[in-house]
Amino acid sequence: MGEKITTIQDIADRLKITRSTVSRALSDSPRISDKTKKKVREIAKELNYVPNTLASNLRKGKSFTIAYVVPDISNPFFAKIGRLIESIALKEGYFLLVGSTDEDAKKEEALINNLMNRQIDGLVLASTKVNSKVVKNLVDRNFPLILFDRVDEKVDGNYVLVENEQSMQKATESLILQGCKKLGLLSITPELYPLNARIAGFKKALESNHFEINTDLIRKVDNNNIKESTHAEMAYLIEQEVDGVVFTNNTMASQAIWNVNMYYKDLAEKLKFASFDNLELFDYSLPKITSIAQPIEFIARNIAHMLLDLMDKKEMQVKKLVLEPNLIKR
Amino acid sequence: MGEKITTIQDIADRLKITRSTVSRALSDSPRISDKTKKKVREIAKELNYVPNTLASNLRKGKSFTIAYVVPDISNPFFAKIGRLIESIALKEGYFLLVGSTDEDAKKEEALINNLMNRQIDGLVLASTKVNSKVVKNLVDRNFPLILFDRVDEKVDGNYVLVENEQSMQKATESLILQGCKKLGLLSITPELYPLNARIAGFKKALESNHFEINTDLIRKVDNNNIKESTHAEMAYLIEQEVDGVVFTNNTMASQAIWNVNMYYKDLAEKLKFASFDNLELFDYSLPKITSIAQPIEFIARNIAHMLLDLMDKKEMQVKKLVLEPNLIKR
DNA sequence: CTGAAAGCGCTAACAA
DNA sequence: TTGTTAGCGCTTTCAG
Repeated sequence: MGEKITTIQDIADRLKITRSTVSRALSDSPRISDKTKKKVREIAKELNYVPNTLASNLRKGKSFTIAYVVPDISNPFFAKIGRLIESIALKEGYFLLVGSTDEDAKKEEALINNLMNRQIDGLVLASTKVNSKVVKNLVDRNFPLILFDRVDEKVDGNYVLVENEQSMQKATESLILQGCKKLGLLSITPELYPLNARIAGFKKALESNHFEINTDLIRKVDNNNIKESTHAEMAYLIEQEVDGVVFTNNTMASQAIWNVNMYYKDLAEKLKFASFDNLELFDYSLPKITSIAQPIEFIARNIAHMLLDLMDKKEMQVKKLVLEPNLIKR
Repeated sequence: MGEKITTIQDIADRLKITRSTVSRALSDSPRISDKTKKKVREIAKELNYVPNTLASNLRKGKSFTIAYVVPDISNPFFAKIGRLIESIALKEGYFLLVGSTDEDAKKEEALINNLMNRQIDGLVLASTKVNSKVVKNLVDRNFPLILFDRVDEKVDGNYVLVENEQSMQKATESLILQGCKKLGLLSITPELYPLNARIAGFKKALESNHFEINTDLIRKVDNNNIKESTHAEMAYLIEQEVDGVVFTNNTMASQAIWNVNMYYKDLAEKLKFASFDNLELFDYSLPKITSIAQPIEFIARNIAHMLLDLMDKKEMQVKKLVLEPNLIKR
């Protein structure tokens, strides 16, 4: 409670040397004698010295912090990627500050501004709003930024993403090949990239197989209430007697699997699903589900290394990485 | 690139006033005239002023940051809780710094020290090592700290946890009531709390039902390789012809479900499972699984509010909260 | 090898 | 209502 906090000055006083010497000794500068270093370390330990990184960072003009801003950090996809970035970054001395935007552009903007005030050194962002002003501004200022997941290929700036449209087209076609005659689709924020690209892929599959595109079967799920909304929309599609359903991400797909198992058990063998993103449970769950697996580790590693390079200023040239996801037919 | 960073001084110079006035104007101090505030804000915008929170925090002796240190931030349980704490904390102006320890006590210690250097204002910790020196030290110094999940009830300090032993006993007994005659158990780090308490509950259930305790059926899963290890141990238990398996957390349980569905499909209806933690998929997956659901939102809310109170010094008295989990029989 | 001095950008007592 | 002044704790040139 009433403990005095030890500073570098206290150590200096004790040894009758100056702050600068102590500072150098603690950072193991080659210009300091081993004897001094030893003494400094001893006294530091004795006084329970805790370096104040805030002060050091202010002086250095760097916070050794990177921010990870995504719609929802507890979504397995974002959680896994965050975890991997965290561990790579930590090895280089960077900590990860996380922020969830809840798919809310206003919140995202406020969050980013707040983080910039905190002098973050880099930002990894799955933006809710492609081409937002805040992001453009960062790109223009050449701020170390890696976009992912929610990016349009044409966007300025550095990004890592997976191909959306063709993959979804292939996944949908695989349902058609399995004999589906009437397909529905569920998506959150269908107007936003990359969800809209996935929907475009779905439509292309229908077109090239001469299915009629019934927009009534392309359903929007409320992202503030994914669970209930998915169930309502599934009920609707089932009423319309679809024999296959496509989902634009894993959240809705896993909800729908739950839904079918709980309320439409008899349809579990008949319905065919396809979804962007993969989950382990898709290997055995019913309805059978074809999925598009994003190479999570590869994405995370690339994001982390690209960002570290940018912060090191090793690379100032724009880097765009588009990965091919893996179609898992089931 | 070659842009000069605007400071509060630049704004002051422009308006021929002092830094302090600008500082006060920007923080909307009542002692400043509206006219001045307005002008300051205008110039701030014009010069693209970005406040430097690092400097302000240094001055205030507070970082407005709390750390969330857990074994693995991508584990759904920790991810969800982190997400909830993050949003509550943000409302009070605190950001969340995350760190995963990989169940490695050394890593955890280094991480915590590192975070303390960063002048975090509070820490939420699911420690790998109950009663470690670092944690004791924080408790002694009255540092705002909330322990959870990995805590022994007798530990000093503030914590939120769920009852482990009895819950696991009940879950195990429900398998026995369903007719299981030979039960096995899988656990990571079985020597550490709360896993050991869960195992104790398992054993008590056996004892009170006059089952013999065959320690060979209590298997350890390697936490560096949960997937492979779970599969190996499941193979062993199946070879021993168990008719029920108990898991000390959701990671192993979901792996085992996968395993049975992939390799022992014929056993899916016969085997009975029980697990600490609940997952939605348990509602419909096979083998049937009885689970112990932790009240995640309640846990998170309590952690967040307890920590905020501590940081506010509203509460300096030790708070211990033990929650009763919810047994879901299936 | 060590010291002196300046300052990172901001805030807050104390004055006026 | 505004200014003066000091300093948060640390690093780093420039001297010696």
